[in-house]
Amino acid sequence: MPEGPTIVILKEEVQKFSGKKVIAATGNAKIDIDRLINKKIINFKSWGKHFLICFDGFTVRVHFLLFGSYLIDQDKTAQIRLGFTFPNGEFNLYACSVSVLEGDVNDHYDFTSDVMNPHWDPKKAKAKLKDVPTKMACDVLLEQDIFAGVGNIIKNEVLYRIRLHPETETGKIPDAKIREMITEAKNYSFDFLKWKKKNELKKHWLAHTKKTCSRCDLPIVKKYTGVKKRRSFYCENCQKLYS
DNA sequence: TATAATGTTTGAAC
DNA sequence: AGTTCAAACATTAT
Repeated sequence: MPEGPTIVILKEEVQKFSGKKVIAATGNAKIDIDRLINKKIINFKSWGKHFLICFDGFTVRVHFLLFGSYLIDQDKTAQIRLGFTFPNGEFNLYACSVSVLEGDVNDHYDFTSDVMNPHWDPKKAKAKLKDVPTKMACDVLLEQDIFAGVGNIIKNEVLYRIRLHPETETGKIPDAKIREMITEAKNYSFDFLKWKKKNELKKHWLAHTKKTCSRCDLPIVKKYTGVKKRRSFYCENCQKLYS
């Protein structure tokens, strides 16, 4: 379900509930659901893969993990984790992680580390990468403190685009290539957003789940790499391992 | 049908 | 004390 761009799409889809009062709220989320009733939603925000439902004085944080889903003006035969009824429709969340953040949401997040956010700051990302020279490229791209919103698909596509081997240690990567990594983390995320909206995300994958390299026609390697052990798809011929 | 997958947190074990 | 690891959560396409 997730990766940052998908949460941005969700945020757009629920805009009609922004400013609306919660008439009823249900679900099996382990939060005080009753406190949401009769309260107005100030707005919806996102930080990386976190979906944020902002009320006056607190925020409901939703994380979809791997299998979470949502429906607008529909329900399905699954337990509702958190469901809202508004004067103009309903919004149901399933199989997600739900928690409450007290106070101002801006005190909980640094929006400059979210690749999808207008305040995204590539310079900060560069500084953070300097601090983790022994971590592999495949791991640092998934670090939400550095690249909030980047998931495994984006990771694989970014590394393929910039021709960088997933197992390269960050400290060994030339400066220009580091800059490319940071630039493409954002660029591909916005391509992801554009293609996902058109329902043609998979069509554009060049590495993720692919069998052969579109550049050299040699096999794409599938390997669980790094400390995080997420699957990487890469071309050993085209993606350079700096050492 | 069994498996693996766009993810993260927690707590035990080393 | 730091790291490593499995477990837990729960859905769906292949």
